[in-house]
Amino acid sequence: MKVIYNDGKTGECPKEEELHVIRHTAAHVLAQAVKRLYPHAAFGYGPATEKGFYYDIDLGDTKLSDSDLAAIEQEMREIVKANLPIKPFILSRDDAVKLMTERNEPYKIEHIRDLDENEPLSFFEQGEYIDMCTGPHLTYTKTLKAFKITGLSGAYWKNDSKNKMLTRINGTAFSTGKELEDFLKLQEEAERRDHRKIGKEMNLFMFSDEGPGFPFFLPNGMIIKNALIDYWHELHTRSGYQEIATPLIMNRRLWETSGHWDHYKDNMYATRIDDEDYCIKPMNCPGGVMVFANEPHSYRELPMRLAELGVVHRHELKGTLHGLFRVRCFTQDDAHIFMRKSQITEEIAGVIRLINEVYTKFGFEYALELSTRPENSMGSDEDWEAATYGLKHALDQLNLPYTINEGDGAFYGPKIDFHLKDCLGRTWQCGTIQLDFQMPINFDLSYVDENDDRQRPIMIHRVCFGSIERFIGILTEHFAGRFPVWLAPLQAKVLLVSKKSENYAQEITTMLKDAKIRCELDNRNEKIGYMIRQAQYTERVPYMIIIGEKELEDHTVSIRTRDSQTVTMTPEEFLTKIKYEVENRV
RNA sequence: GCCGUCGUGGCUUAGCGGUAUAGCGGCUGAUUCGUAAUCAGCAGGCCGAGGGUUCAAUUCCCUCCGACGGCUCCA
Repeated sequence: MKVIYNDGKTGECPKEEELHVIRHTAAHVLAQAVKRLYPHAAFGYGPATEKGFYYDIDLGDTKLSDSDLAAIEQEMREIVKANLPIKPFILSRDDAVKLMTERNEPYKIEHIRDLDENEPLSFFEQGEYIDMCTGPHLTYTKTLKAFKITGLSGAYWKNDSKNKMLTRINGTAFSTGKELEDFLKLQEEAERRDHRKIGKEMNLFMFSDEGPGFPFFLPNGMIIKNALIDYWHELHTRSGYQEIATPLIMNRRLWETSGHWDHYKDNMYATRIDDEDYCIKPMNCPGGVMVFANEPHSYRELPMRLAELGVVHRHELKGTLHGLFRVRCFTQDDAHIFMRKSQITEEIAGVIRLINEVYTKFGFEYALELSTRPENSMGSDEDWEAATYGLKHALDQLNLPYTINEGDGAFYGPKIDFHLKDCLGRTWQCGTIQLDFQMPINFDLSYVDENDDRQRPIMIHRVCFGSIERFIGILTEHFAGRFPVWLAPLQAKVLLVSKKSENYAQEITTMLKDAKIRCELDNRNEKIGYMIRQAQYTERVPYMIIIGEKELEDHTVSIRTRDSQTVTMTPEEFLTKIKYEVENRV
């Protein structure tokens, strides 16, 4: 693909950069179209992104709505059709400011002032439109073949909520129409898998206006949640964790000691009891710390791994709530590990292995991210350095690749985040491991070492699922509601062809129920196709057991799976198969 | 919290200044019918809440609540 660079030279663009160039050019064409339709528009940033491109625009008092987008897209097509050449030029800083002043582009001027004095200021023009940009770009507008405006939203100038909100127009672009279509199909597939929709269809959970962001688990959802928790208990017992439960509400004093009152107050719910301030816990760590501090400890007890399925409440901004993905109340599969300095690497490695095992179970791939000290944090530089080194060292020892996210750690320590990837290639932050030197200091924790000296333990905070609610949301979308047998709310459904074989169907149902298989009998006077429709596509039952006269005669069962395959076997064979799958969580 | 859109029976939805459609689901009856919808009947809605304009508001205006798409933030 031929592109033009800001020095005026044209050349072949590396394959992996093509999409970026196309989308960047699309952003310019979008801006040009907007400027034609709204001459008073002033432009902020208009970059290419992972999914497409956008342009942030100040439209003054003009309010755009979705219905305006068609006209903008149409104008973009005109610009493409006109096949304008795209030409770069370079200006000195002063001339650049002058040009942008003439063209009423205050945001561009601010942008210029943000740039390094020595940075060359390049511009690209196509027809009457000029934009400051490093390029490269397509050579002619006609080479922009496949694009689409996808939406409209507000966005803060420079992504800072203190700044003015601009209008963001989103779009996407590809090198071919086929790729654009595939992308849109994938979007549709994501919509079909939306856990809010599937959750409603399968009766997994609900929300009420009386508690926005506070999920209700329905009986079916509770089965999934409990199945996950059973699995979690097994893993943690095996891995040397002890389980605790700590109070949901504790005195404000505790939160002042932990640092939450100073660093996390805005997200905390508070209440008054007997004329004193209490807080509803947004995190479980202070509870875990108090359990540790309950009695003196010897170095022989370390590492001490205290696990807690803790229900936390956080006052998230209402605009951020999103199904089970972003709620105000959730269950963390938390654990706090108290240990000696020398145990850091091994403990972190152990946690990583555990989390890896969980994600592998569900077929998720994941990426690791190391987040360092944020601005609003507590503790000494030395401790932060030591903690950050501890995490890095563990990752390096295990030879795991990771990226660094500067300044994104928790207020008490740096963290390793697990970003898992679902079957549609989307990533979700779930597991996290945080190394904390602060909390033990704040609560003056200690243990006695082999020389009878008091030593300060170090803490790990960690979760595997992250939030069980969010994890269930992710599983729902990943499996499109077709949960593996061990998680499925209903594991088998007996579908009766006609009343003639009802006794046999009842017999099969009872056999499965006695074996603790979640099973129901559908003996309604309906056609078999009708019952399959509901069982397979709404309830998403892993196994439909069709019982008619044929099965009664042969003493068999016809097993239909969710991919519409049917096999016949004896009831005993089926029981063995399904029991194996449930017990081994396949 | 901010920008935009939206809010009609369990779900999906039609409609519009004169108190409201239809399908699915539910119930009842008939049908006993082998792998994605058998037929008929019935029930079910203070059209998100409050206020305003009007002879009259589900429909127009305002406020609030909630949802959705983004932004900021995050498990």
